[in-house]
Amino acid sequence: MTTNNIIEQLKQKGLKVTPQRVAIYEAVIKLKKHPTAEKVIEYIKKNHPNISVGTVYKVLESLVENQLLKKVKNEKDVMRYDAITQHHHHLYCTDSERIEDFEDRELDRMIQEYFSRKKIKGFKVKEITLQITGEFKN
Amino acid sequence: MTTNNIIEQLKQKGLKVTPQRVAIYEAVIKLKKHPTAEKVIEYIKKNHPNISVGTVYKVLESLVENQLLKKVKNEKDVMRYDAITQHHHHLYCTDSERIEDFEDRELDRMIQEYFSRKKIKGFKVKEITLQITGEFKN
DNA sequence: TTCTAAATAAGAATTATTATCTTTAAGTAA
DNA sequence: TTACTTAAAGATAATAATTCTTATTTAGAA
Repeated sequence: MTTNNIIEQLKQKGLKVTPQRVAIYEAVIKLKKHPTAEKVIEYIKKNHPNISVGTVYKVLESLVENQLLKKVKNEKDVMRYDAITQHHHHLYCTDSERIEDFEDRELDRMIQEYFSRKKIKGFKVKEITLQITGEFKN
Repeated sequence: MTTNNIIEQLKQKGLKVTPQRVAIYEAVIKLKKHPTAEKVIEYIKKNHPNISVGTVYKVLESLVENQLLKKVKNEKDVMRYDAITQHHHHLYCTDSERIEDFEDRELDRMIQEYFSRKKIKGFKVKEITLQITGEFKN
């Protein structure tokens, strides 16, 4: 995603385009691997040495609210952020903090088909994400 | 689950049977709805007014290590705990902090079958849990 | 160019959780 | 039953992540 693209997206959401917002959004996209707020701060400080920690948290939060980012979390660590692209699942490593994306349209179709056939009583499903835990082989 | 049952389980895991451990384990089971450490403390204080916060955290942690409890977390709140029964998924409410269990053996079988057929490259799957987000219809 | 609301910076405050250190008590064996 | 050993509990300090507050700055509209 280009910087112009990022600016365009912020505008579309009615967010003021500030250098901080652009940098933070760009950082999450560039860093991939679901960075924590801390990783984002570390990365951004290179070009924006004076950026405030609170700003990073606030901007991340507002990008999530505006559906430009998503939060990801497993049971053992702090909040992480993920750029919204296509719907995907997450592979969590049992032995480390590693998290990877996993996309599988066929799987999605199968699950979607399953739940359109078999409703959950008293619950309206909006989204299903698989938390796949296991081990990365080397 | 009876108190004797709880005591038996602690013994089986080689954990000393203390009133605090029994109370904490019992609380998570009784409270259902995936209580936070705070909820557990609140509940336990009724019968154990002098229990220490650190103890609750420590005991919860050791019950998780000994696979008597599981941690559950979604993207918007603090750690929650869940008694281990059968394998199950979670229904997360988009509008509140509510989390419910969801069991479906047929679904599990279907997913298991899918992944035994279609491997994930470089990853050995151990467990798959669905994070189903949506709305509870009162 | 000026104006105004919204955003940022700085740092204090809060919250959840963990660590430390002393005291207590569970389980074992005499 | 009693005494012993060691793990567990209690109290509280420390830490880490995140949120809040207030003054200052700036993006975008007029």
